[in-house]
Amino acid sequence: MPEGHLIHRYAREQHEALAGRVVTVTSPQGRFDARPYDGRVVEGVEALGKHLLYRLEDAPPIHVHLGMQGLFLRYDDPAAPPRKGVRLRLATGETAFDLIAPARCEAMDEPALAALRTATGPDPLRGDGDKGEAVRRLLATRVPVGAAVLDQAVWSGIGNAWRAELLFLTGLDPAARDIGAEAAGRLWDTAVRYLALGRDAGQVVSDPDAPDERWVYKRERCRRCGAAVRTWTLASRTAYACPAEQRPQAP
DNA sequence: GCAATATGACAAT
DNA sequence: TTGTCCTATTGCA
Repeated sequence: MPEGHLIHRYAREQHEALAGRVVTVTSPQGRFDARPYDGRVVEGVEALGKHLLYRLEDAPPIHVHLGMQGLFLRYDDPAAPPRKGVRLRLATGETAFDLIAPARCEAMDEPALAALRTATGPDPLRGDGDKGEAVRRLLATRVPVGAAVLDQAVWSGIGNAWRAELLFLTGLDPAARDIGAEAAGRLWDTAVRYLALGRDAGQVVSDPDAPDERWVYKRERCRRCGAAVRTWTLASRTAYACPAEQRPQAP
């Protein structure tokens, strides 16, 4: 379920295991040219929204996007044979990370990387994610808030599950427009807090007392009040909302 | 065993 | 708005 919290979790885990080390880089599947990277030192692994960026010494950055189905497997025995379809393996003497089914795995030059950073909105899980800028960008859109938060140029890292749960937690209807700076700020603060919980837990957490439960996402009834959850398509994804507790904000 | 489904983002129409 | 990509997982027969 690769939304931003898992991307950051992967980045943290892989940075700890790989940074400063020489890595063996291969593409068992053969669809990535690993030669420029094999045997080099990893300088760092970074998350930017739903993107992962790998910096290796004297080589262009590697850009990975997991898309809908991508995932990593970790082996504590780097001699473990990769399963079929592994696009990229990064291995030290102690650990191997296998990338499976990514939407993107490619070398990226600096201009493209700069363009990616420009096109990516504030990330609630990055220290450089600025609240004022986040509020400004959200208010600058004229689309419903449930569409704005999925737009990675507005805020980055939010996916469909987080959209449903964060808007519930903030009491905002996904269809609401012009929610105002106060509500936008509360939504950002909620994202910062809960995505960090999700990153540390490895899953979407919208109730710290019940980390496996959701309030409205993929539920028939609101977990708080029991009302039938309303579903419709918003920004090409299924939106979920409690009709009793999430209302358009008063002007 | 097989079909349906998925937390995403594109390009093409 | 629809189609395409990528693969694992889930649920049903």
